[in-house]
Formats: sequence, C-alpha cells, structure tokens
Amino acid sequence: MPELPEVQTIVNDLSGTVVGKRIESVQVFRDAIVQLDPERFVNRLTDTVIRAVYRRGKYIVFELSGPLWMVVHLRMTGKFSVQPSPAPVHIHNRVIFQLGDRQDMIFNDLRCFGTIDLTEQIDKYPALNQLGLDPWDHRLTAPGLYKVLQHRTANIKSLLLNQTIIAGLGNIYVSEILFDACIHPDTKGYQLSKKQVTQLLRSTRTILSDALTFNGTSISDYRRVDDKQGTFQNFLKVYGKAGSPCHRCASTIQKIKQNQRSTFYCSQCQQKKRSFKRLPA
DNA sequence: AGCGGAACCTGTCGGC
DNA sequence: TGCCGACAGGTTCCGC
Repeated sequence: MPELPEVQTIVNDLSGTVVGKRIESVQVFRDAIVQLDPERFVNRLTDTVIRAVYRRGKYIVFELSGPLWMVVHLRMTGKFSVQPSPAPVHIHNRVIFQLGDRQDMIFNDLRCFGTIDLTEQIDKYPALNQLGLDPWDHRLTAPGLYKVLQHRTANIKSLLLNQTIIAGLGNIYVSEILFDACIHPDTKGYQLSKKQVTQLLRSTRTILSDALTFNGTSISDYRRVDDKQGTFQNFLKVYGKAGSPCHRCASTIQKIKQNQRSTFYCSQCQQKKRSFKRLPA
C-alpha cells in the first residue's frame, strides 16, 4: 500500500497531531505486529513523550523521550488514525496508544504484515541502515546510480523496488516513473544508457514530488490520519490502466507480471532499445 | 552476490 | 447463491 508519498503524508499529518503528546497507556490486540514481547513493549512506551515523527524510506520513526525510538512499517495495509478517546472498536485495530489529551493514536492493519519495533539506538537499527538513499538525497546522482545499475542483470522494474538501491519506491510509482522516463520495464539494469539513467532519476523525483503534493494515491486501503484520501490516483497515467489508451500515443496500456507483481506500461512509448552491451563481468 | 519464487495474512472480486 | 482461484500498494527468507 503505502510508498514514499503516502508515508510522508502520514508523517506530516502525525507531526501536526501527536508531537509533544505523552503516551499514557498502550493496548496490543495482535501480538505479531509488535517485534518484542508485548508486555515489555507496553512498559517501555508508557509515560514516554513523542518528541518528533519522521520518515526514512517507507519506515515511520517516532522519536520518544528516554531516549527511545519506535520504528513502524505499514507494509500493505497499515494505517494510523488519531481519534477522541475511547476510539470506536474496529476489528482491524491492532495497537492503540492512549495519549495524554484524551486522544487515541490507532494502528490499524487488515493484513497484519505491518511491524512496530522499539530501539534505544536508532543509529544502529539494521533495517534502516540497509536502506539505500532517499530519492531527494543529494548524494544520489545519475552517474552514481548508473554505476550501480551497470552491474545488475535484473530488470529495472524490480531493481527500482529494491529498497537497498533507492529507498521509498513501490509498485505504483515504479510503473509511473518508467512510463514518464520512456523505459521498458523489462530492460535489464546493465542495458540502461547514461542518458536513460539521468532521465530515470529526473522522472523519479518529479513523480514522487507530484504525488506528495496530492497527498499520495488512494486506490483501496490508503487513508490519511484523518481518514481523508490522497488524490494522486486521479493523475496516474499507467498503473491500473490496462486496456486504456496511452496519454502520449493513444496505444493500449499493457499489464504484465514481473517477479509475481503487476507492471503497467505502454509498449509504444516504452520500447526496449536494441542493445549490444555485454553482460556485466 | 544477486536473482527469482514462496511465504507471511486477510479480504475482495470475478468466473463458473 | 456458493465455491474457488486470482489478486492486492511490501518485505524477508530460501535455494540456486
């Protein structure tokens, strides 16, 4: 569900509603979500104050007094909402944080893929340290990305989904980015030219910025903290558009499976370039 | 090392 | 109507 623009929107919403609040009590309804003993989880969180909320890749990090950090991943269907306490009962509510001002911060997750963990050393948290650069990080450059992709034999679609290369992209935006950059999703990493990689990075930043401006893409599950929808779904050019005419050339948008996941693209605009490049050593 | 496939869990939708 | 398979925005683990 949530990719970088959705996670950033949620972080922005939470920053405006829960920062400065004290966690008075915590209820865990589904133990598997919490990555440590639930009783210990509750004890360590109780009476901490939320100092800040920020994003790294698709992870949400709550900086708490202690100091302590709560690291959350929404996976496919995780959501946060903030409601007056006591919040109405909902079968998919997995963890409820009761805040000091009679507000509840609720973690709701239909599929239970989401995770919530605690750490006292955020700098040494493995999942975050394994992430690649964020798309807007100035250290992420076209020559640098080209160099990485040159040694890769996988298709560019799955390489863009790989969070250790660039952090934050998911299935919707990768299709949109490759369409914007006119790159065929089955192009192998090493087959991309410098020019294509430059365009790829430019498209990545443009698409994500636009999606963030519209508070993300609400197709089925994703909702903001106040339950409002994002609106970028109104601007998608290829994702979920199989059979529709291409915005650029009017030929039919195709749907294929790559590594068990759907990819949407225009076979006219995104042609595989004939390449004589050798396989990487 | 890096790749592709299966698995994790729950719900919805379309076809027969 | 009912059943069954396919599919869903993500990640991790496993075998090759």
